Amino acid sequence: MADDDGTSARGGSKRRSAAADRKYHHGALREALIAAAEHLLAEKGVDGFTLRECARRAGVSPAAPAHHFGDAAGLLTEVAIRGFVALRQALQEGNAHGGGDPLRRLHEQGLAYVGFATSRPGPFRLIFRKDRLDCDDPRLSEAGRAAFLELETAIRDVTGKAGTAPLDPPTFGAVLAAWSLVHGFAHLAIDGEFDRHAGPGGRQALVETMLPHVLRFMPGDGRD
Amino acid sequence: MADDDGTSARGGSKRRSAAADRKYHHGALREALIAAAEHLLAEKGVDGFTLRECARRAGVSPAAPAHHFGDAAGLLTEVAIRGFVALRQALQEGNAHGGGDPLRRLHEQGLAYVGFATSRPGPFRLIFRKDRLDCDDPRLSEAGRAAFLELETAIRDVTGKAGTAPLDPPTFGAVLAAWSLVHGFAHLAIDGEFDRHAGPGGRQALVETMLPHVLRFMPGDGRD
DNA sequence: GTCTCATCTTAACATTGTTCAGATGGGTGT
DNA sequence: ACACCCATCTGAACAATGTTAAGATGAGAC
Repeated sequence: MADDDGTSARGGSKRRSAAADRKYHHGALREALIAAAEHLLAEKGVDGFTLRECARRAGVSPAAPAHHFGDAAGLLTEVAIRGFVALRQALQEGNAHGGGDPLRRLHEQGLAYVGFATSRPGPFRLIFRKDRLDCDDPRLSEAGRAAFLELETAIRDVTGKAGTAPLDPPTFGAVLAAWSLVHGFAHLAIDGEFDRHAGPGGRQALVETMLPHVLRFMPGDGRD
Repeated sequence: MADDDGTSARGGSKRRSAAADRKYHHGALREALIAAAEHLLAEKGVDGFTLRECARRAGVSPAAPAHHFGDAAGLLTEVAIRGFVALRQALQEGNAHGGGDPLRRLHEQGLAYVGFATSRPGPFRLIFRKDRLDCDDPRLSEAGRAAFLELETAIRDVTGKAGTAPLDPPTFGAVLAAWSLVHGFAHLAIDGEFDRHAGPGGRQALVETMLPHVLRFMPGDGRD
């Protein structure tokens, strides 16, 4: 927003590279850094992420991010919050896609969870890398809680335990089991642990083929 | 082993710190570095691991490890191989503890998997961090395959599909589901994702309480 | 006893995150 | 219109890391 870049008072119209025409006061550096971080994350993953590279892409000095985010964890926390929001949205869309049947909704949420992880492994990995995040940020905790609640209410609907009352251990066990199942599958998939057994279609094909067979073991799907 | 440190030919008996009385030719540097790496991994985790700190603890220069392992990935790969061996051993012990009932054996393997992850998060995390390992090392692949086979045969026993013939998709799905369930639970546990819901007993207590409820959703446990 | 060569060190380089003193200029108050 | 303030950004510096190259060392073979 407020990107009045077209008619810069000074500097003329010589070069337009990101690092070339600095305006000293960037104007929207905070958003630019977040965008750069998201792209970098998508390209190189969490461990390939670098604060300096981020600053480079935004066309500012290595010290600039500190004024907006404190340190690298601060910037990554912002990206993680957006990751949680996107994950929650994906779960909600899966929910909506499930129609009126609670069991089908839970199933669709599982598909959405794994789909998010495989299509956006960068943010997915990031939100679980507490060592790179500022866990004291209440906005992060809240975003995570909100995403988790989608799954919990889905299980509540399946087991007929709606509301906000504390869940009994067996039902809470079902929540954790559902989460564990899709979380484990997602992680194993993006970590390449299935590549050993992949056929000609590669990892993606194997994941898509096997995921339905795996989701058969979701809580509520035949037992409770 | 073979630590003939007591009677050094030169240097007398002044200082005994690891870095103090170098002998230029360490004698067992390879093993010493692996040991240091394992300790460091247990203390700081994969991301806290540092090759230089390893060399420091072994009492050698930062460049010394390169002669034995090439680079950091080489050393970590050695540690990861031992991690796979230890994991497989844990699974086998769980298997043995399960007695003659295939279903109980699978259940015990699940307990062993999560137990390994929570009691030794360092190696557990490492073996899935392909970005830090030398994945071209055939010994690593083989060690991983061997560990995976423990789970596969456990499922084969449960479903009555013993042998080495390729598994049909539904049964292979059961293998992946079992793996995903314990893998996801283990990761969520050591990542602290359950801490939000932990009671006065802390994370460990919650894990121990909920794990049985989660393992109820293991393949074969009521459905197939 | 001499020589060879694996083993280890010293020194250096590029890269990273982070801090600090200062430069800059957009916006506010007058 | 003008001057000032302060959030914003730069430049330089520091400590730490992985890795490489050239040289020192000494254990074991001849």
